[in-house]
Amino acid sequence: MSDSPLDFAAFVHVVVGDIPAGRVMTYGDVAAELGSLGARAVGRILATSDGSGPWWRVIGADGRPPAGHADAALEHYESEGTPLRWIGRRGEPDSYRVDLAAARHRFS
DNA sequence: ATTATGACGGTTC
DNA sequence: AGAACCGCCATAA
Repeated sequence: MSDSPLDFAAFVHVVVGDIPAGRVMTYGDVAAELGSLGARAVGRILATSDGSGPWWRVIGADGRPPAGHADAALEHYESEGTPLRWIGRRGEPDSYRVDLAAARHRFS
């Protein structure tokens, strides 16, 4: 299952699982934690993942939820009280964004 | 080894 | 503001 020191996929899941409820991180941020710039790679891993982890806490750098999953993600955000910023009517596609300025999580 | 792909990111037009 | 373009990186074929 692995031939690297630390599986990229496994590492991604670890970092994602480390994000507190009500907070989020961008794909780029997660990649940065892995010491890489492969934001796309991170997204790819989550996409192929079984969806068991808190995938909704990883969003785009512009505050958009995972492509094609805005609906499912929204339920989690409201459940966790994640700061949202509405840009349109509720129920419409791409009607909200996560308030990155307030919800972005950072490790130290 | 080479090519294509994707829950991305940033710049440029 | 929206669309196009290029760069980055880990997989899959």
